Amino acid sequence: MPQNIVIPQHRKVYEILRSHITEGVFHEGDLLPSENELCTVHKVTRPTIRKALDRLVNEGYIVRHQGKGSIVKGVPKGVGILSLTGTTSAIGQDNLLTHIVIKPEIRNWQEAFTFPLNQREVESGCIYMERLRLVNNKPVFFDITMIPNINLPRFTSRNFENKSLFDVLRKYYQVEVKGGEQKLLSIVADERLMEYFKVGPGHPVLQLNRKIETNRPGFYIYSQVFCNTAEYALYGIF
Amino acid sequence: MPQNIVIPQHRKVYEILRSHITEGVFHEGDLLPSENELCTVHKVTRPTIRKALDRLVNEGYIVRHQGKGSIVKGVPKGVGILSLTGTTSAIGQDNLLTHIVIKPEIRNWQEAFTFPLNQREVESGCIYMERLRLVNNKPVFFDITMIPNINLPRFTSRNFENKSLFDVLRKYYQVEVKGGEQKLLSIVADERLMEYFKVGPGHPVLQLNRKIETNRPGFYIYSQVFCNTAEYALYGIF
DNA sequence: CCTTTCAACTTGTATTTACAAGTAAAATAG
DNA sequence: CTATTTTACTTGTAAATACAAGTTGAAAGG
Repeated sequence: MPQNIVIPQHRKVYEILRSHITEGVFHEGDLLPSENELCTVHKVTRPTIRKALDRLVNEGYIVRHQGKGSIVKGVPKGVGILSLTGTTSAIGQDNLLTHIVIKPEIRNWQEAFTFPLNQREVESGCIYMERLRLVNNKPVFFDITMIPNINLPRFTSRNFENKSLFDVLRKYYQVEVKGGEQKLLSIVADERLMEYFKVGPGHPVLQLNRKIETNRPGFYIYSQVFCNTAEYALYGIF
Repeated sequence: MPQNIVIPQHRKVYEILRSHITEGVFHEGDLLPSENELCTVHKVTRPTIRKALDRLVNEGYIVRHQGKGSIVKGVPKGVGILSLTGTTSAIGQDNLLTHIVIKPEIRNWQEAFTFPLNQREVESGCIYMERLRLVNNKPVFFDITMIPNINLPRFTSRNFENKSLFDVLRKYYQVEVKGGEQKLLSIVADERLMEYFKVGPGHPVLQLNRKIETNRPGFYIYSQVFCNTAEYALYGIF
């Protein structure tokens, strides 16, 4: 049963321009080719090009100025998914080290943090894992991830040491993050967090409960993140 | 010198539909009139209608389904600008009360929270205001807003008791929020926050520093929000 | 009565055409 | 040389048209 998916022209153009920005063909501040130039290059008409550019604007890759052109803004840092920043300067991913506390295992669940589950999710059970993230060898994040065990063959035997969880889901299971909701609160560290973060009693910790939507209808990823923001604040764009 | 601003048709349609959703003409799950119906009602063509609907989709007011129609999703809770949710159930805006601690006044500034300012911003000075937000008569938010004093006639004399700051900026000054960046951290309440939130020492508080982009190039709004998340967590979608 | 087919909707994609409005650099007038 | 105007670009808005593709309910068939 071949998928036989037809990808619209405006999406193709979007993907090409997007990859050109993320892969460094265009740099911050560069002027994109004009809309008419893009028309001739990609053999489509202006509304089609403009639809692709509209999406790039929405996602923060470019800005447009009437009379001037489309200016590359760079690769958006967050898009809702928070990344971290130091108080001094930006931190490359190189300094981020992941330690797996509990390897992915099948568990029963009744709810996912504060989010209610539907019957299908409860019956399927979940894949549970805990990770501790170190920035410059200091523990900053502790996160718990719960994924409904639905149509994810051999998931628990995969290696997550270096790969991002979302990269694995996208590459091997065609699961893509489309959006989600999150609740943020400030708490004081309990004993477990005091141990993980190596902090004393009364230390404030940021807690995130997230329900992440995917392109699979009804398939959500749940995650709970604790963050020691004493040195590194959570950073996000929107 | 009359401003003589021409508002595009697609924007007018967007504003109308948006207000109809926010003001309860359409409810969650309702089907919007079809694109062709909207064409005849607003006397424009389909591309114009579609542009308005595109924006509503992007902002999360509606979802569209090919063959079915446009379905109202409701008023987006977050869109980057976090709103709050109770631990028990959703809270209507009715229960939100705003108390103005410091009315908008002109001040000098050198930096905006952790964000650096450019020379033009420093020279212009800022409009400074402090507000305390109460949910069910309990203080939950304390926020400081700093806006560069550039081309905002009569701003300090406006009444913000009931209106949202951003509504005023959009309606009277054509300033629209386009995005921004934020830093989140968890702190313990200082004396001022202990007093405002009526909490004891060592109480954890969520702190947000935000730099908000607008459609005016180079015009940013800076805000610092403190949130007592003991009862109400910050809630956002992405 | 149930299933299949079809017709009448819906939104999605794409082209063509036209003009408005902002920008910047070249051409022109002083 | 300088200030102004013009010109040639850029993106922004809008219409008219066409067909593709998904959904739904009514009509036709068994």
